[in-house]
Amino acid sequence: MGAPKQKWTPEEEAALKAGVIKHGPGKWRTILKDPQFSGVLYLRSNVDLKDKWRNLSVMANGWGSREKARVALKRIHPVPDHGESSMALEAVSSQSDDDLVDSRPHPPSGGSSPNDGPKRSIMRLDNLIMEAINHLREPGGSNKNSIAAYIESIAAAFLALWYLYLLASHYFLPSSTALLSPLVNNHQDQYWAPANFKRILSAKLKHLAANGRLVKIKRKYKLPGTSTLSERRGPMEGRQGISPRIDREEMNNLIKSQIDSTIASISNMTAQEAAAAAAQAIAEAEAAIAEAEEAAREAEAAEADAEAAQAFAEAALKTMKGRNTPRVMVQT
DNA sequence: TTAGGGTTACAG
DNA sequence: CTGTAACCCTAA
Repeated sequence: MGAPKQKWTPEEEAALKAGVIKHGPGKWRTILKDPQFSGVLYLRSNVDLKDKWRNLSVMANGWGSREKARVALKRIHPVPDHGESSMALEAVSSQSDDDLVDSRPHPPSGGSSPNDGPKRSIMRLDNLIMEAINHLREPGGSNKNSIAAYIESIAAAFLALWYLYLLASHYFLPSSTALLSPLVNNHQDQYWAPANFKRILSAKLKHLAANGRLVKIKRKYKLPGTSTLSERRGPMEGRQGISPRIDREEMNNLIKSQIDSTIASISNMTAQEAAAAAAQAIAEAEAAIAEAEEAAREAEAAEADAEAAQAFAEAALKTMKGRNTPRVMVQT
């Protein structure tokens, strides 16, 4: 009777990963106490979790160190390295014919994107603004705060979704989770700090009004062809119905539950399923990021970051248009 | 409690 | 025998 090594089951591993995703690496005790995971990990100690995580990380390091680091660092750090869209999922592509992969054709950064020229970047926030005004449909137009609230809601949602994408991709790169989650958080805070955003928005609105793309009446903005608007609708409709004003807290809860349920579903995916989902997610995030980077490159210093975030939101918007509800099945 | 170095069990 | 995964020890 020595000490029978107790090998980690896939379930335990999944729970650990999910726990790290939810609480962050290093919060071993917290993960262990979380009722969501305690059922699976009840016979592991916090030290066990730590060690296992270390093993996983080591494994990930040896696995695809080159493409891993790139995905992780690419954003935020506009390194003068723009490899074309080299994605890190070869290991997966062999068998990703499941229902999980959307059938939507999707040009990540391949040839079909005509690279609409510099003008493109100046359009991004504009489009969001148009979208906002159009969606709000307030008689007499919408004021800046309404527009800001709408855009911020959308942006927060998409940032969250982007985050989810990262989670999915991390599933295979545990060691980069520690690196990324703070990045994403900082990203969010930094770019979407209300003050900064309001400033940008004001400038844009002013510019649009001057251009005649918007009509300013009193303190409200409306679209020129106000009477016959096309039947466009907000992207998030049908699943939550984002109200024009949604307070921070509510939004956070929404995001949080979204994350929770997504974690739950991810936890129960098989490797192949998760891989397929991750591949898709990465491709989409890649597309969004690529656009954001392109924008950032041409934007100027002060506005660059905010512009990039705007670009991201817009790109994400576009990307997500085709896919309504993010497939998220809740289960315990 | 955690991070990190070290040790033991086990598979190939 | 060698590498890896689980487990142990200890400073902070």
